Amino acid sequence: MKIASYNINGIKARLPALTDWLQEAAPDVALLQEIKSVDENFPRDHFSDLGYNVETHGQKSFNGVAILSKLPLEDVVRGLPGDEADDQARWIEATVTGDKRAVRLCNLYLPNGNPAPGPKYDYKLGWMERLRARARELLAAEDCALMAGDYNIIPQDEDAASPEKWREDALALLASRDAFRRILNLGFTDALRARTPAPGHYTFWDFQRGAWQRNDGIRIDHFLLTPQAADLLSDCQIDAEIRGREKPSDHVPIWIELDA
DNA sequence: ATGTCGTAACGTTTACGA
Repeated sequence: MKIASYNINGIKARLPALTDWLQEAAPDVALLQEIKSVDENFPRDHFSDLGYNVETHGQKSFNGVAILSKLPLEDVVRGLPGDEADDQARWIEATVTGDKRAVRLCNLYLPNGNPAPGPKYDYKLGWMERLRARARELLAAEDCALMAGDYNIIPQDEDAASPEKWREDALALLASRDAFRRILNLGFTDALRARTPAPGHYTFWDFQRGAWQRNDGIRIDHFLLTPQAADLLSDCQIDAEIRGREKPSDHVPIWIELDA
Protein backbone atom coordinates (compact mmCIF):
# COMPACT_ATOMS: atom_id res chain seq x y z
CA MET A 1 0.00 0.00 0.00
CA LYS A 2 1.50 3.27 -1.15
CA ILE A 3 0.52 6.21 1.08
CA ALA A 4 1.59 9.76 0.25
CA SER A 5 1.44 13.11 2.04
CA TYR A 6 1.46 16.36 0.08
CA ASN A 7 0.90 19.98 1.14
CA ILE A 8 -0.61 21.33 -2.07
CA ASN A 9 -0.95 25.01 -1.00
CA GLY A 10 -4.37 25.56 -2.57
CA ILE A 11 -6.44 22.98 -4.46
CA LYS A 12 -7.64 25.49 -7.06
CA ALA A 13 -4.15 26.58 -8.03
CA ARG A 14 -2.67 23.07 -7.80
CA LEU A 15 -5.20 21.03 -9.74
CA PRO A 16 -3.03 20.50 -12.86
CA ALA A 17 0.19 19.74 -10.94
CA LEU A 18 -1.59 17.52 -8.43
CA THR A 19 -3.37 15.58 -11.19
CA ASP A 20 -0.14 14.98 -13.11
CA TRP A 21 1.64 13.74 -9.98
CA LEU A 22 -1.29 11.51 -8.93
CA GLN A 23 -1.31 9.78 -12.30
CA GLU A 24 2.46 9.25 -12.32
CA ALA A 25 2.99 8.29 -8.67
CA ALA A 26 -0.33 6.42 -8.44
CA PRO A 27 -0.52 6.32 -4.62
CA ASP A 28 -3.29 4.21 -3.09
CA VAL A 29 -3.80 7.02 -0.59
CA ALA A 30 -2.93 10.73 -0.80
CA LEU A 31 -3.12 12.82 2.38
CA LEU A 32 -3.43 16.47 1.32
CA GLN A 33 -2.87 19.59 3.41
CA GLU A 34 -3.65 23.27 2.82
CA ILE A 35 -6.50 22.66 0.41
CA LYS A 36 -7.59 26.26 1.18
CA SER A 37 -11.15 25.40 0.25
CA VAL A 38 -14.51 24.76 1.85
CA ASP A 39 -15.79 21.19 1.43
CA GLU A 40 -18.45 22.27 -1.10
CA ASN A 41 -15.86 23.75 -3.47
CA PHE A 42 -13.42 20.84 -3.38
CA PRO A 43 -13.40 19.19 -6.84
CA ARG A 44 -14.54 15.75 -5.62
CA ASP A 45 -15.82 14.61 -8.99
CA HIS A 46 -12.46 15.29 -10.62
CA PHE A 47 -10.78 12.85 -8.22
CA SER A 48 -13.63 10.35 -8.38
CA ASP A 49 -13.02 10.21 -12.13
CA LEU A 50 -9.40 9.31 -11.34
CA GLY A 51 -10.55 6.42 -9.16
CA TYR A 52 -10.29 8.02 -5.73
CA ASN A 53 -12.71 8.18 -2.82
CA VAL A 54 -12.64 11.67 -1.28
CA GLU A 55 -13.06 12.91 2.28
CA THR A 56 -12.41 16.55 3.16
CA HIS A 57 -12.24 18.81 6.19
CA GLY A 58 -11.96 22.32 4.82
CA GLN A 59 -12.58 25.95 5.66
CA LYS A 60 -12.58 29.25 3.79
CA SER A 61 -9.25 30.67 2.55
CA PHE A 62 -6.80 28.81 4.75
CA ASN A 63 -5.79 25.43 6.15
CA GLY A 64 -7.96 22.44 5.22
CA VAL A 65 -7.06 18.75 4.83
CA ALA A 66 -8.33 15.98 2.56
CA ILE A 67 -7.85 12.26 1.97
CA LEU A 68 -7.92 10.68 -1.49
CA SER A 69 -8.03 6.88 -1.45
CA LYS A 70 -8.50 4.14 -4.02
CA LEU A 71 -9.70 1.95 -1.13
CA PRO A 72 -12.90 2.76 0.77
CA LEU A 73 -12.50 5.24 3.65
CA GLU A 74 -14.18 4.16 6.87
CA ASP A 75 -14.77 5.71 10.30
CA VAL A 76 -13.88 9.23 9.20
CA VAL A 77 -13.22 11.70 12.03
CA ARG A 78 -12.74 15.43 11.47
CA GLY A 79 -10.88 17.74 13.85
CA LEU A 80 -8.21 17.10 16.48
CA PRO A 81 -9.86 16.42 19.87
CA GLY A 82 -9.12 18.45 22.96
CA ASP A 83 -10.40 21.97 22.23
CA GLU A 84 -14.01 22.59 21.28
CA ALA A 85 -13.21 26.25 20.56
CA ASP A 86 -10.61 25.40 17.87
CA ASP A 87 -12.28 25.96 14.49
CA GLN A 88 -9.16 25.56 12.32
CA ALA A 89 -9.40 22.63 9.88
CA ARG A 90 -6.10 20.80 10.42
CA TRP A 91 -6.93 17.17 11.13
CA ILE A 92 -8.83 14.30 9.51
CA GLU A 93 -8.52 10.57 10.11
CA ALA A 94 -9.94 7.46 8.47
CA THR A 95 -9.33 3.74 8.12
CA VAL A 96 -8.41 1.84 4.96
CA THR A 97 -8.17 -1.94 4.73
CA GLY A 98 -5.49 -3.55 2.57
CA ASP A 99 -5.09 -7.19 1.59
CA LYS A 100 -3.51 -8.00 4.95
CA ARG A 101 -4.16 -5.24 7.42
CA ALA A 102 -6.34 -2.27 8.29
CA VAL A 103 -4.46 1.02 8.58
CA ARG A 104 -5.62 4.02 10.60
CA LEU A 105 -4.63 7.19 8.72
CA CYS A 106 -4.27 10.50 10.54
CA ASN A 107 -3.71 13.45 8.23
CA LEU A 108 -2.47 16.64 9.90
CA TYR A 109 -1.54 20.22 9.12
CA LEU A 110 0.29 21.41 12.22
CA PRO A 111 0.22 25.19 12.90
CA ASN A 112 3.17 27.18 11.56
CA GLY A 113 3.51 29.14 14.80
CA ASN A 114 5.30 32.25 13.56
CA PRO A 115 5.95 34.82 14.84
CA ALA A 116 7.42 33.28 17.99
CA PRO A 117 6.96 34.11 20.74
CA GLY A 118 3.32 35.16 20.51
CA PRO A 119 -0.26 33.87 20.39
CA LYS A 120 0.34 31.91 17.18
CA TYR A 121 3.25 30.10 18.78
CA ASP A 122 1.20 29.38 21.89
CA TYR A 123 -1.47 27.89 19.62
CA LYS A 124 1.16 25.68 17.95
CA LEU A 125 2.45 24.30 21.25
CA GLY A 126 -1.08 23.78 22.55
CA TRP A 127 -2.02 21.94 19.36
CA MET A 128 1.03 19.69 19.78
CA GLU A 129 -0.08 18.84 23.32
CA ARG A 130 -3.42 17.72 21.91
CA LEU A 131 -1.60 15.80 19.16
CA ARG A 132 0.40 13.98 21.80
CA ALA A 133 -2.78 12.95 23.59
CA ARG A 134 -4.22 11.50 20.37
CA ALA A 135 -0.86 9.84 19.65
CA ARG A 136 -0.95 8.05 23.00
CA GLU A 137 -4.40 6.68 22.19
CA LEU A 138 -3.18 5.36 18.84
CA LEU A 139 -0.29 3.56 20.54
CA ALA A 140 -2.53 2.15 23.26
CA ALA A 141 -4.81 0.64 20.62
CA GLU A 142 -1.79 -1.33 19.28
CA ASP A 143 -3.11 -0.94 15.74
CA CYS A 144 -1.33 -0.32 12.48
CA ALA A 145 -1.62 3.47 12.41
CA LEU A 146 0.19 6.55 11.20
CA MET A 147 0.16 10.31 11.64
CA ALA A 148 1.39 12.07 8.52
CA GLY A 149 1.38 15.53 7.05
CA ASP A 150 2.92 18.97 7.28
CA TYR A 151 4.31 19.10 10.83
CA ASN A 152 5.94 22.51 10.36
CA ILE A 153 8.82 21.10 12.43
CA ILE A 154 12.48 20.83 11.41
CA PRO A 155 13.41 17.97 13.78
CA GLN A 156 17.18 18.49 13.75
CA ASP A 157 19.80 20.75 12.14
CA GLU A 158 20.55 18.04 9.58
CA ASP A 159 17.01 18.54 8.27
CA ALA A 160 17.81 22.05 6.98
CA ALA A 161 20.28 23.18 4.33
CA SER A 162 20.88 26.40 6.33
CA PRO A 163 20.02 25.57 9.93
CA GLU A 164 21.38 28.89 11.23
CA LYS A 165 18.63 30.77 9.36
CA TRP A 166 15.89 28.86 11.22
CA ARG A 167 17.24 28.97 14.76
CA GLU A 168 14.75 31.63 15.98
CA ASP A 169 11.91 30.35 13.78
CA ALA A 170 8.85 28.54 15.16
CA LEU A 171 9.74 25.58 12.91
CA ALA A 172 13.05 24.95 14.66
CA LEU A 173 12.94 26.54 18.13
CA LEU A 174 14.02 24.15 20.86
CA ALA A 175 10.52 24.17 22.38
CA SER A 176 9.13 23.07 18.99
CA ARG A 177 11.72 20.31 18.63
CA ASP A 178 11.14 19.18 22.20
CA ALA A 179 7.39 18.92 21.63
CA PHE A 180 7.96 16.90 18.44
CA ARG A 181 10.46 14.61 20.13
CA ARG A 182 8.11 14.02 23.08
CA ILE A 183 5.61 12.63 20.59
CA LEU A 184 8.23 10.60 18.73
CA ASN A 185 9.56 9.20 22.00
CA LEU A 186 6.18 7.73 22.90
CA GLY A 187 7.18 5.02 20.43
CA PHE A 188 6.74 6.31 16.88
CA THR A 189 9.06 5.75 13.95
CA ASP A 190 9.99 8.66 11.66
CA ALA A 191 9.67 6.73 8.38
CA LEU A 192 12.12 8.82 6.36
CA ARG A 193 14.81 8.52 9.03
CA ALA A 194 14.22 4.78 9.32
CA ARG A 195 15.09 4.39 5.63
CA THR A 196 17.50 7.30 4.98
CA PRO A 197 20.09 8.25 7.59
CA ALA A 198 21.81 10.87 5.43
CA PRO A 199 21.19 14.64 5.73
CA GLY A 200 20.07 16.71 2.73
CA HIS A 201 16.55 15.31 2.28
CA TYR A 202 14.00 18.11 2.13
CA THR A 203 10.25 18.43 1.52
CA PHE A 204 9.89 22.23 1.37
CA TRP A 205 11.65 25.03 -0.48
CA ASP A 206 10.43 28.61 0.03
CA PHE A 207 9.03 30.44 -3.00
CA GLN A 208 11.33 33.35 -2.16
CA ARG A 209 15.00 33.98 -2.82
CA GLY A 210 15.42 31.12 -5.26
CA ALA A 211 15.37 28.54 -2.47
CA TRP A 212 14.74 25.65 -4.88
CA GLN A 213 17.44 26.72 -7.32
CA ARG A 214 19.93 26.90 -4.45
CA ASN A 215 18.54 23.73 -2.80
CA ASP A 216 17.95 25.76 0.37
CA GLY A 217 15.34 23.34 1.70
CA ILE A 218 13.97 21.96 4.94
CA ARG A 219 12.39 18.65 5.98
CA ILE A 220 9.04 19.43 7.65
CA ASP A 221 6.64 16.84 6.17
CA HIS A 222 6.80 13.61 8.13
CA PHE A 223 5.34 10.13 8.50
CA LEU A 224 5.16 8.92 12.11
CA LEU A 225 4.34 5.21 12.41
CA THR A 226 3.15 3.10 15.32
CA PRO A 227 5.30 -0.02 15.92
CA GLN A 228 2.65 -2.13 14.17
CA ALA A 229 2.94 0.10 11.08
CA ALA A 230 6.73 0.44 11.26
CA ASP A 231 7.06 -3.34 11.10
CA LEU A 232 5.34 -3.22 7.69
CA LEU A 233 7.44 -0.36 6.27
CA SER A 234 9.36 -1.26 3.12
CA ASP A 235 10.09 2.16 1.58
CA CYS A 236 9.93 5.92 2.17
CA GLN A 237 10.82 8.50 -0.45
CA ILE A 238 10.42 12.19 -1.31
CA ASP A 239 9.32 13.19 -4.82
CA ALA A 240 11.57 16.27 -4.83
CA GLU A 241 11.76 16.57 -8.60
CA ILE A 242 8.26 17.99 -8.98
CA ARG A 243 9.30 21.16 -7.11
CA GLY A 244 10.98 22.22 -10.37
CA ARG A 245 7.86 21.88 -12.53
CA GLU A 246 5.25 24.41 -13.70
CA LYS A 247 3.24 26.08 -10.90
CA PRO A 248 4.53 23.84 -8.10
CA SER A 249 3.53 23.91 -4.45
CA ASP A 250 6.30 25.01 -2.08
CA HIS A 251 6.09 21.47 -0.60
CA VAL A 252 6.64 18.17 -2.43
CA PRO A 253 5.09 14.75 -1.77
CA ILE A 254 6.61 12.26 0.67
CA TRP A 255 5.38 8.68 0.53
CA ILE A 256 5.74 5.31 2.19
CA GLU A 257 5.18 1.74 1.10
CA LEU A 258 3.50 -0.47 3.71
CA ASP A 259 3.12 -4.23 3.37
CA ALA A 260 -0.49 -3.98 4.55
C1' DA B 1 13.75 44.74 -4.03
C1' DT B 2 10.79 42.25 3.51
C1' DG B 3 12.76 39.53 -3.18
C1' DT B 4 6.94 34.78 -3.80
C1' DC B 5 2.85 32.59 -3.76
C1' DG B 6 -2.53 31.68 -2.96
C1' DT B 7 -6.83 33.41 -1.37
C1' DA B 8 -10.50 36.89 -0.48
C1' DA B 9 -12.70 41.22 -1.12
C1' DC B 10 -15.66 47.64 -0.64
C1' DG B 11 -10.99 43.92 -6.30
C1' DT B 12 -7.18 46.31 -11.90
C1' DT B 13 -5.03 46.62 -5.35
C1' DT B 14 -4.46 45.56 -0.67
C1' DA B 15 -4.20 42.43 3.34
C1' DC B 16 -3.15 38.22 5.40
C1' DG B 17 -0.97 33.74 6.07
C1' DA B 18 2.80 31.11 4.96
